[in-house]
Amino acid sequence: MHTPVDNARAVLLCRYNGPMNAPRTARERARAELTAEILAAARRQLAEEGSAMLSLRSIARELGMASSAVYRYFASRDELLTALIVQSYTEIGEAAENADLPGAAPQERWLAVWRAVREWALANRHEYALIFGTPVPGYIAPHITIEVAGRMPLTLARIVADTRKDGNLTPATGPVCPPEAINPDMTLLLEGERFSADEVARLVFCWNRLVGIIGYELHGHLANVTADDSLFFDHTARTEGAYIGLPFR
Amino acid sequence: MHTPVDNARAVLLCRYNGPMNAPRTARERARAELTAEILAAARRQLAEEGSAMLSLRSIARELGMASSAVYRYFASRDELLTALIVQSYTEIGEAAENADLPGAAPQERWLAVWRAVREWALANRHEYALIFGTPVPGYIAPHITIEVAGRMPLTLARIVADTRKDGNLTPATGPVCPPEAINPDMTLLLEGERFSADEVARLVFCWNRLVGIIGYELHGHLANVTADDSLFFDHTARTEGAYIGLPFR
DNA sequence: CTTAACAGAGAGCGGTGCTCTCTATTATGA
DNA sequence: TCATAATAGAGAGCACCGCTCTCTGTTAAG
Repeated sequence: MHTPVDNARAVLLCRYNGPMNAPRTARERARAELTAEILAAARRQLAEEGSAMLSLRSIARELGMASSAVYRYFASRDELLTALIVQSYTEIGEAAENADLPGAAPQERWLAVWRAVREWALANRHEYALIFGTPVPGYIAPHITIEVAGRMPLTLARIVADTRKDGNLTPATGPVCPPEAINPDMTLLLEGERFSADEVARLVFCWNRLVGIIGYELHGHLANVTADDSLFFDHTARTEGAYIGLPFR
Repeated sequence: MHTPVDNARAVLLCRYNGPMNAPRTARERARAELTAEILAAARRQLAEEGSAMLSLRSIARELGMASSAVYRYFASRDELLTALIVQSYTEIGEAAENADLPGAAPQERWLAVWRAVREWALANRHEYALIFGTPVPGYIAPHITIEVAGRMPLTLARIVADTRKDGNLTPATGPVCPPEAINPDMTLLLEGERFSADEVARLVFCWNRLVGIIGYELHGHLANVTADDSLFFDHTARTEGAYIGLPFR
């Protein structure tokens, strides 16, 4: 028996983790298609109007079906939002991963990933707000979102790990994070790569800066401060790269 | 003739900029009181349930009046939110200013202000989300919000300016911001104090970090990373303080 | 071929922001 | 003092929203 939850999950996994066992009956095929159509309409509404303006009823109208019928596919608005969140996390993660060129110099890799994330954010500002904005009160992020949320941060961590492996990581400057502040489990972010508490803290700062400075730009907090947002963003990337020990400058 | 806008503004100014010309007629007094009561009820609902759950109708119910009557005082839900935004910006600005002790050592001042902002945020998380979270699509921040939004950032800038005036500012390390990236108007943040483009950029980074790292903590992004949030926050404050040139360590 | 699962439609519930009209009250100026 | 104008509140109503329930027709499975 299919529940809406299962189906949404199936569509997502199918779209992002390769095809599952293909639907065999006509009904299953129609179900998968309609689920995808609903998700596509939702994504369009999200992109154009933002998550606050996204309603199941207008999606139903757009697809020419009764609003109650949509609930056969997504059990609630929250579940539809979850699907969009997973989709967005996956896309931004892929953007980061695809921008990374493991053979290149660490500075180039770092800058390329930062720029790719910003590009995605500028092209998908409502999606960006959905995943990095204020969480809706009462909304609990399902486990599946936590899994996909890590791809972008881990791409940055990988660059640092590779640089250190090549012996090109500059010794840390500035205050060192007290080890008690960091959860020891976090020192194993990547397989076979151990990070010190201070390195974890520095990585957190980098993620925080990347997310935060893009948020500042998107929300207009930089409007009267910067004269050239791209230039300022590159400077931000370089600053954080230097901070974590990449051979910038 | 009073419009709801004028009255909301009057209440705000009265509450935060000292009493205006006192209401003279009984009607004017009743109006000012009811406006304040509505605002108080709204603040309570905001604090308890978050901005998404705030509705004019439930406020009207709570105060025992018809929902349409509330519109005599606030022309729309957005306007009520604006009043709450102004209130929150003012409170966080006052928290920052009151924590600052202009006579003390710059490191102590810096840390005290950072901690005060965090304390306010932890005690008023929905208010914090309202002013630093994702802006509502379509919502245009009125000019009055922009005025009060600057108090907290300027408190930090003042510490830096004072430190430099005393000759205790450490020379900058790390990449220098290209001047073309920064709006020249921003080099005059405080009266009589000029900042270089690089200093403005560093200040922006500090504001961005303060807002961002508290957001990370409030939204649970640090949950599995940090073991001691207060300790980690202090480390954050010190790191940014050292970055901008305060004599930390 | 029977039976169970499923998909869709439609009505309905309680909620929202907001508008409009109507009435009662208050303030003001001749 | 009194007519007039401004104001406050109530209530009905509009168009939405998320979500549930029931009913009907269709598809798949045993």
